[in-house]
Amino acid sequence: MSSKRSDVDAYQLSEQAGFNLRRANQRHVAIFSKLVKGLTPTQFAALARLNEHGAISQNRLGRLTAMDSATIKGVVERLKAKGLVLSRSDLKDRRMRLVELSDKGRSVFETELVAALHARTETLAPLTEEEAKTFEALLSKLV
Amino acid sequence: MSSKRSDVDAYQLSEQAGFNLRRANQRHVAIFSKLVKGLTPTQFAALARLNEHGAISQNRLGRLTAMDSATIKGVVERLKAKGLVLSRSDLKDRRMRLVELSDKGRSVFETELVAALHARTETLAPLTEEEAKTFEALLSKLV
DNA sequence: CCGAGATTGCTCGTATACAAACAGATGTTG
DNA sequence: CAACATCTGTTTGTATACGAGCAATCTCGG
Repeated sequence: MSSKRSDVDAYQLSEQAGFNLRRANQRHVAIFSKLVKGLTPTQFAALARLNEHGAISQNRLGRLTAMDSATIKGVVERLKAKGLVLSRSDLKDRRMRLVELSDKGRSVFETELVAALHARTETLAPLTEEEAKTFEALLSKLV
Repeated sequence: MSSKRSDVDAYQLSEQAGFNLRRANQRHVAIFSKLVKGLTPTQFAALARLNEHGAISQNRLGRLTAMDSATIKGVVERLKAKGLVLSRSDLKDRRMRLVELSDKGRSVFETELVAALHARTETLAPLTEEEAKTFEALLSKLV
């Protein structure tokens, strides 16, 4: 199933939604890293979910933050190393590893929240208020 | 610089543009991987740029595909291993490593182009034609 | 109660992604 | 032309991201 010459020549990577999705994400990560010191976007996402849900299993935290079990394991490991989360095994279900915010983790989350919101603002800065609203609405349909 | 309690409680990760940008990108990568066999989105992007530009230096290819020199090195390495690109050193500038499509690389690119376009379509499928146009236009301002 | 199936978390392997430090080649400029 | 800056590609280390395969545990139907 090959393509016509004209298709091949007309294909412009820069116009591809997938490529631009990747670049927009790269840009957001860069902005976030600049504004939020000491936490990656994924680590911050994990703290946010723990703040929302309290003590939950590691895999559930992974699902809530869109990370598979292998990825969330590493994230939790690094958050534990920073003293931002605690984990303990569940007495009812001995498979489970309950994860929750430490006092320090809660404090760091609350402190960095402002910077995280600034990161969102700066990421969307090339758009007008109206456009940003539209963009976020459409984006939420693509997740 | 901490946050008010109300801010902390009101923060909803799922509504954050950055988080959704990451998830939308994950979804696109998954769709692309399902439809385009044997090539990652980044590998395909590199082939597309080489198809557009002919023989170019490895770092320049990296800039055209939004990868730093460490990342593009690995991508080119794997494309070489698959026999899709060739690389040789430039005689004029002995620092440079010129990279170009092999015949097989060009053929694979042309073959997979259709699937890549389908991936874009499926990624944007939750949107109407009109919304997709709007989304792509706004997205292109955020790269 | 028992065995099939599901779930939890782990490990390994591969592929981006990027910061930082490096050596070698090229360029620029006083 | 020599000093310096810049650019090339490489390497190392860290952090997602995910497929695949694994053992331990739980659930549920019979």
